[in-house]
Amino acid sequence: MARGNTRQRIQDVALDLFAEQGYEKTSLREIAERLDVTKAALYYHFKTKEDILIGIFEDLTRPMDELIAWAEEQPRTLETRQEVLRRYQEALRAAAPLFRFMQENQATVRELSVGLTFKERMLALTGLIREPDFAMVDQVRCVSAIFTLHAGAFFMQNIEGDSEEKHRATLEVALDLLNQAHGAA
Amino acid sequence: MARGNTRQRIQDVALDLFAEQGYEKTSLREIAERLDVTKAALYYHFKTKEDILIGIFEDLTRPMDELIAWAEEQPRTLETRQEVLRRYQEALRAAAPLFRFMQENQATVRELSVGLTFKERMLALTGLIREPDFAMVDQVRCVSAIFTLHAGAFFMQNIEGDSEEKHRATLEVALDLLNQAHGAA
Amino acid sequence: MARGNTRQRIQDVALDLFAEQGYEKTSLREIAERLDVTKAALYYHFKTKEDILIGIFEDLTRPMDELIAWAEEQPRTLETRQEVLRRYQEALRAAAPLFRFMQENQATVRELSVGLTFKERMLALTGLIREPDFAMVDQVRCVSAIFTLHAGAFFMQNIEGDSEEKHRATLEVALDLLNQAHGAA
Amino acid sequence: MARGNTRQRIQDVALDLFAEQGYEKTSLREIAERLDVTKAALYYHFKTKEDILIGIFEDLTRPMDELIAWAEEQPRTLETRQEVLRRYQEALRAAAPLFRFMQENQATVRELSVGLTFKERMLALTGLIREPDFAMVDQVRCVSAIFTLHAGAFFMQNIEGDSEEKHRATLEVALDLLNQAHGAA
DNA sequence: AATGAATGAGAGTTCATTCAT
DNA sequence: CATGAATGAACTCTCATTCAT
Repeated sequence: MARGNTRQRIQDVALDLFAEQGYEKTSLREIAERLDVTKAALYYHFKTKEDILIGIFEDLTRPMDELIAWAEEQPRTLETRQEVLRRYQEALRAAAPLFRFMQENQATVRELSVGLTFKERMLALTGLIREPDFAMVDQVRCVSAIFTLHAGAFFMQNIEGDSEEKHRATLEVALDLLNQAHGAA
Repeated sequence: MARGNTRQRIQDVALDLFAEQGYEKTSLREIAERLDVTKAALYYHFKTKEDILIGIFEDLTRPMDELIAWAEEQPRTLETRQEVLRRYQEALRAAAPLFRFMQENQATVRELSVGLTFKERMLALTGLIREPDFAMVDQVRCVSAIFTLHAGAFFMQNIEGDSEEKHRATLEVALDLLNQAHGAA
Repeated sequence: MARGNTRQRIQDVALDLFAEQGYEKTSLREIAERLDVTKAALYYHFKTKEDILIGIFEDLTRPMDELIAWAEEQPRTLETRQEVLRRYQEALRAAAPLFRFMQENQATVRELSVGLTFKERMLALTGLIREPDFAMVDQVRCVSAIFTLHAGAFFMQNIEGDSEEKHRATLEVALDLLNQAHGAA
Repeated sequence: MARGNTRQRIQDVALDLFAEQGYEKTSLREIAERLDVTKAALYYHFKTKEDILIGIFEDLTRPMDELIAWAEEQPRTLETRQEVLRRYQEALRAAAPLFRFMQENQATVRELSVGLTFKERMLALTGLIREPDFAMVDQVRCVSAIFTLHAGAFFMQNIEGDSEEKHRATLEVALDLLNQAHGAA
């Protein structure tokens, strides 16, 4: 019966359901039922269904936006880029459900007025990592480094092995790709 | 007024719209209007909305399933795996809209009785590529090789450069990852 | 593959389904599927769905209508009435599925342009059996005699016992009621 | 604009229409229009169309179920049975529209998950009235007693005469049949 | 801070029916 | 004698949203 945190609880439950079933397939009725309130109560806290999602995004994409903003102010060196990968992996880890949701519901999220889309953020990120005058093969390596982190965050769950070990191995491969790209230059 | 090909036309239009807007957000009314037939006509050709999607899947995932089936009968050698990567890249290219749809609508597709899901196919594929007793870092490399092909197929479109060149570079990086994984053993 | 009897086969299958599920809940698709023809084929033989039902009725209610017509020309004696009960029981037996259908779908049949309704025929029949200047109690007995035959035809199936024996007992009770009504006068 | 009784008003209007036109032929649009609300309003009060019917049944078949329950605890004597007939006639009278609906829509009701069906209740009732080791002719008399009450309730309306008088006469004939069945033993 | 009652729009689906072939 | 393809109207049902209380 904690009070005053209903807004937060709505977002938590909503993200769970959105991630599990998708945004469109999740109805406000469902969210309300899980919270044991009425649908109308949701409208006290959020103006629309989309607003619930926007609220979630704002809380959870901030780390990623901050990372992009930070990187944009750093020198475009290998060291910076290594640090970007490290920080990005942490961001993925911290907001795993949201990232999973964003990846699995791109088609939906694309239409929403939710600021930058997943793809746009990804473009910004890869733009920071890769160097336009690298050979194409090395640009691919840079992009691949990012996707490797994603694979590590979302797909590697399905593969047996210690979670921490997979985490470290993933980062190692990503850094390796980055280093190869830079080494070739 | 071409006749006899309505079924195919429905699938084509549907895939376009599904890919563009997502499965749930695309209504049968929309599909019907674009084809200039009534909703009921769709039901002459498909039993349900889901059936339309299933029809599309059956046509387009066959290459991927055949690839998996083929690979399962080959010796688990580096050469086989290289060939898997090559063929997979071709499959991705041939059924690009569907793969894009699958990736961007995983949340939706997951609930559909559409045979193997995207994830299951991916698991099968990575299962063929990686060797369970490799070091974790090399297993990640194998998985990453597959994801690199995906990145090449879907994400690299957003990066300037000649299409064929990107295609070759993508394959090169993927093969490279595979070779590194095997070289380490 | 008998030919030329398709019309009859449609009626047979339709009556089966109508009796089992009701008229409204039985679709032409269902009828067609059971016959392994297309819906359109039904329209070669019958102008509308209602026409199928009308066709069935015409074939099967004729005995009942003939019985009423016959009785109307007979003297209004006890003997005539006994004979009416006997013949009615035979009619019920001969067209059991139709009568069952009529009883269980009165609400539907009532709206159809199917000549006299079940209720109207029943009224005609009881009008022949009862004498308006009998005491009310004896009029009830006459009506009850008819309903007893119905009970025998439709409800007594659910009670264990030899079918022929139930048949005879039913008639006996009905005749008994009739006799009591007349005896009291 | 009376409020708070919408649920009840829906059931009332629905039963009227169901009885008049049958369950299937009555659309929610019709019910809603007659109440001057939208279709969606019906769904605020009932989960499905069937639920409306179930609600009606629960309210109105309770007397019949209570009667059966009561009778099952009484000694299986003639007196009990006489009382069953008396009470059943009252139950029929109290829930006349529902009983009429049940009789005229058996085909529909049979498929609904509406607890015991009409037929099952009838079987329970006749099971209480008749004695399995009676002669068949006397078992028929017992069943006929029940059907006589039905005839009295639904069919006798069509016959001229004072309503109360018909009511009494109907009960008398039913009791008579019961007594004859027991007297013969 | 939240509810009860309702709405308007639209969804997917089914049906009887038509007609050129 | 029958089919393949299609339609128009209706259906049940769900959803996001509103608002007086």
